[in-house]
Amino acid sequence: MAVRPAGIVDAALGILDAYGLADLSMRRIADALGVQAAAIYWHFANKQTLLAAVSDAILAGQAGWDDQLSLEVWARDLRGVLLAHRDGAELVAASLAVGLCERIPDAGAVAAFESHGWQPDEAGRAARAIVHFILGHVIQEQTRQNLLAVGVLAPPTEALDEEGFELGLRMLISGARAVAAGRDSRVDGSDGEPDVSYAV
Amino acid sequence: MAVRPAGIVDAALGILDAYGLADLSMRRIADALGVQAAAIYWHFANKQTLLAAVSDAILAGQAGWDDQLSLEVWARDLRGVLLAHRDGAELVAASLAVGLCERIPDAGAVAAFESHGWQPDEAGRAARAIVHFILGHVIQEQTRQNLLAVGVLAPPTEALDEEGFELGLRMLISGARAVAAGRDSRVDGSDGEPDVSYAV
DNA sequence: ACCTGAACACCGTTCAAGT
DNA sequence: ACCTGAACACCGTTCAAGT
Repeated sequence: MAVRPAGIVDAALGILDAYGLADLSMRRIADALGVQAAAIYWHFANKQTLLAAVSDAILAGQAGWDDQLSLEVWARDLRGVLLAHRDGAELVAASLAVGLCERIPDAGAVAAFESHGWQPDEAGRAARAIVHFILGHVIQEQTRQNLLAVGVLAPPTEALDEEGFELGLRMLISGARAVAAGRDSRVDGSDGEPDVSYAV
Repeated sequence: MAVRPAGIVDAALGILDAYGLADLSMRRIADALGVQAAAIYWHFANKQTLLAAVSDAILAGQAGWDDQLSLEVWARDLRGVLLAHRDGAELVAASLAVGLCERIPDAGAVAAFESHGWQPDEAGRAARAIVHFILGHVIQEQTRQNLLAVGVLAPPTEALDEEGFELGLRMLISGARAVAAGRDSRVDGSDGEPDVSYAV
């Protein structure tokens, strides 16, 4: 009968989808399992650690990295994975910030940049920039979904914003190409003038 | 003697800077004012509304938009304003998400894009992409600052990440130029092939 | 090993009643 | 008009004690 960590994570995911992050309390999770809240502390050190495990479960839906994949497909997949669970982006962002996640969503983007010749440091920074955008954008979308569900925001306002996502993505990715091109032209020993001006 | 809304916001900012967002409770704010927690509800409908007012106070430090300003200067100013108060980015992000802020930090960037000929819709989307990146990046920096202060993260890890910020900013801004260039070349009636490929 | 019962120190919010 | 006192319905977490 023993409650297992995986079962606790599943119960938490169920409550998340049904009631949202604000109602995801230790007592509610325990109730869903037919157990006392204190029992969860035998399996998880604290709520943050449990939430990190839930984040990992959400990110487990991410497609594995593949050299064939484009950065855009990878980014759209991450957005989809976050959208698949209510408040998914906010939960993952919080867990990521405190650094308790095992799965790092950046990994695929880092590999993509490195496979195009970026140094590890810069690849990490570029990947994180994209992840920040995706998390922020999806948090906005899911907040709107919640407000629509409660009725404080009324149609025809749409929660999802595909165009906004695609534009931000295009900016980041073609911007990355410009940055790389500027760096290469300098390394190649051209005129020394960067061929990319950063003023908009 | 009456406690005034501005005084409540000031007290909240003081507690935010001294103890962080997690300790910013209605009871603590009331204590700092020598008043009961319930008294605050005469001046603010609820905690969210008060936090939105605090966010507005933080964003009041933003430099006004000026045609002379570059997008980069504007973005660095926003980062500075958020960094000026403990957990400033997280607080502003939360208030912005629920849509209770009076001040919208995007405004300057929207004006910048529009002054370069962008349509209002696209200018808004591009500006929001940049704001999402800035908020996400600064939240990460301030989370690190908190972890360093508590000692769970140890030096030589640095909380601030200027390089990461500058790279992300460069990607977004030169990416915006590329997007605009691609759109113009299409409008101009060139070969119809976009001159910007989106694969990295 | 795994869970309960009960407590501790908090929360946001409401509302009658005071001044 | 503005605030208090007291309550309501919650939190996360700890820990002795049970099985």
